Amino acid sequence: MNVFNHFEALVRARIDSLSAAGTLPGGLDCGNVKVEPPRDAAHGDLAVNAAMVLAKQAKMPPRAIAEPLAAALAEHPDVDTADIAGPGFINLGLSPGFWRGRLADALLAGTAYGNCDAGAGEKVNVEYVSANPTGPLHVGHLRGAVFGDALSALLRKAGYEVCEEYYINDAGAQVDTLARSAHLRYREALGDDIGAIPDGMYPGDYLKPVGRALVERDGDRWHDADEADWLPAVRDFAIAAMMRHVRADLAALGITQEVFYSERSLHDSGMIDKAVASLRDKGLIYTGVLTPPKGKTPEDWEPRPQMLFRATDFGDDVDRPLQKSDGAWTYFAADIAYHYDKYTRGFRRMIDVWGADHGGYVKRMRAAVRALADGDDADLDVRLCQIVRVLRDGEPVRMSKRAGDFITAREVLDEVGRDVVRFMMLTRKNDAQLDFDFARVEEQSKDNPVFYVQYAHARVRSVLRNVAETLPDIDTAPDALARADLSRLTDSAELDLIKRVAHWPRTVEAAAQAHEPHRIAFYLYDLAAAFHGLWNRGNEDPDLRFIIAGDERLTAARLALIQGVATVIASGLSIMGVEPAEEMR
RNA sequence: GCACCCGUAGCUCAGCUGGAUAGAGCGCUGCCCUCCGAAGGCAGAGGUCAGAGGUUCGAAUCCUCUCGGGUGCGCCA
Repeated sequence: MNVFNHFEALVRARIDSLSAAGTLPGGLDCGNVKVEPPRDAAHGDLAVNAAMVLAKQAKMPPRAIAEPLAAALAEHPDVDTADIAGPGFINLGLSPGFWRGRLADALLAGTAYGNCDAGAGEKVNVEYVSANPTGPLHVGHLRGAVFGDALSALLRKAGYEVCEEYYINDAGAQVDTLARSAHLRYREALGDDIGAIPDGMYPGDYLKPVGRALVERDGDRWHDADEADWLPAVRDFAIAAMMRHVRADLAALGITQEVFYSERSLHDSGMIDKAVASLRDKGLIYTGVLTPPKGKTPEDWEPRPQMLFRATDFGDDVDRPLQKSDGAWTYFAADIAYHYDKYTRGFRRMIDVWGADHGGYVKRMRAAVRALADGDDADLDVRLCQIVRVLRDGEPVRMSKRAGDFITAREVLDEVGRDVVRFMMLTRKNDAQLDFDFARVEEQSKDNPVFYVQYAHARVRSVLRNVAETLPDIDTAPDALARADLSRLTDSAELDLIKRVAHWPRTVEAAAQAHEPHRIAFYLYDLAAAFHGLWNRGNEDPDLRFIIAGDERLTAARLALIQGVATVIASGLSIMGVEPAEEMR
C-alpha cells in the first residue's frame, strides 16, 4: 500500500462530503491537493496542503477550510491526531497500529513489496547503451547500461510493460572504417607487416583475434581482392564479432536486452522511406537551404539545398536535414525510422538513454517523435548520462580513445565486481558527473555506500542465524514473523524504522514516474543508516537489542522489524540488479 | 553567436516535480565496545541554495536577465 495515495483519496472524499454538506463550496478542483511526508517528523506522519490549495477557489481563509476538514479526518480510525499548523497545513498523526500493519505487508509481500500498478500495464520502450559496434564497451557505456537496466526494472515494478532495446549503428562510415581496420589485422594474421595503424583507423588490439578468425573462415581469399569486393564481407564479419563482444560484456553485467535492432535493416527494409513518407504526408518535408551556425562556420561550408524536416514546428531550433548531398540518408533519418518503428510496434512511451555528448540531439529527436505520432499521443524522454571520471588513488585516469587506450567495461567489472559497479553507477543523478574511485569502492567502510547497504542486510541475516541457535523455537520465516505481536514494537526508533519501511512503495512510484532510479540508491542508504542507528542503541541499552533471551514474543516482533528492513533492502537491490549479502567477508 | 545540462556546508552530493526551522557523507572537534558483527553509532561546529528581479498563501525548486563551468552546433554516427 502506498500510504500517501491511500490518505490522499481519503482527504478528497472528505472534501467532497464537506461540499455536499454545504460546509465547503461545491465543484472544488482538488488536483493540487497532496498528502506528503512532512519534512520535520515533529509535524506528524502526513502533511495535507488542501486548505492552502483550496483557499482561493473556495474564497475562504485556509483556517476556515482546515478546521472542518481536520475534524472530519480525525474521525478516521487510523488517524490519532489532526493538527492545523503553519500557514494551513493539516498534520496527521497515524496510529502505531496502522504503521505496524504496513510492516506486516512488507513481510508478506517479500521482494514484491513496493510493486504497484501506476503504469497500468502500459508499454514502454527503453533503449540504452546502443554503443557503436566498433570496439568493446568502456566505463561510460557502463553507466548507461546500468541506468537503463535499473530504470527498466523500476518501471516494471511500477506496473509498466517494458521492452529493452539496443540500437546497432551498423550502417555508415564508421563500420566501413571498422572493416578496413579489421582487414589490416587480417593481413597481419596472414603474415603481412602492416606497420603502425594509420590515423583514422581503429588501433585496438581487440581486432587482432577478428583478423585471425577471418583467416580461419575465409583463408586468403580477401588478401589481394579489391576493397569493393571484400569490404561488405569483412564488415559483416567484424560487426558480428564486435556485437558478440558487446553482448558478452552486457551479460557479465547481468544485462540482456530482448531486442537488438539493426540500423542497416532500416535501410534495407524500406522503413526509412516509410517514415519519411509519413512525415511527407503531414506536410513536414521540404527542400531548403540551411544557414551556417553563427560563430562557428565550418571551413568548407557552402549552401546547398537538402531534404529537410520541419523540426521547428515541434520545438527544435532549426529544421534538420534527412539526406546528405549525395542523396544518402542521414543518421537522423535512420533514427527517425527507428522511432517510427517503435511507434508502429505500439509504443507510445519511449525512453532513450544517451551519453551527455549527444545532448544537442535531444530536441530534434523529440520533435520527430511528436511529428510521427498521430495527434499528441506519444512522447520520447531522453535521459542523458554524464561522463564517468575514473579515479585511481584519487587521481583521474587518463583515457584516449584515439590511441585505443581506454578503460574497458570488462576491466572495471573484473576488478571490482558486478554488484559494486551497478550500485556505484546509481549513486548520482544521471545528469551529474560521476566519480568512480577504485580506492573508495573497494573500501569496506561506510564511505562506500555499497558496503554500507550490504552490511545492513548482512547484519539482519546474522541476527537471524544467531537466533536459530539461541531461540530455536521462534519461526523466522517472514510470513510467520508477520503474525508476531507487532504491538510490542513501541520504541520511537522502532516506529521510525517501520515508517521508513512503509515509505518504500511511495519511493518506488515516485522514482518510476520521474525516471530516476538513483532515488532507490539514496533511499536504501537512508534506510540502512536508520537500521545501523537502532542497532547501536542496543549497545547502550540492552533492552533495545533484537534478541531478548527471556522474551520470545518480543524477540519475534523485533525480528519482524529487521526482516522487514532486509526485505525492503532486497527489494530495492533487485531493482538495481545487486545481490543482497548474507554476510560480509 | 545559438541550444541543452549544471551551480546547494571547506570537499563530494541529496533535496521526494512549489511546502513549514535547507539535509547526508567526507574532513574537523568531543564521545560510545565485558554487549546480537565498533566493517558501526552519538553529539558539535560549518549555508546571502552563484547573483538580481518576477510569479503566489509559500521558491533551492517555476519564469526573465546576468555571471561562472560543461556539452554540442549541415553532407559523423
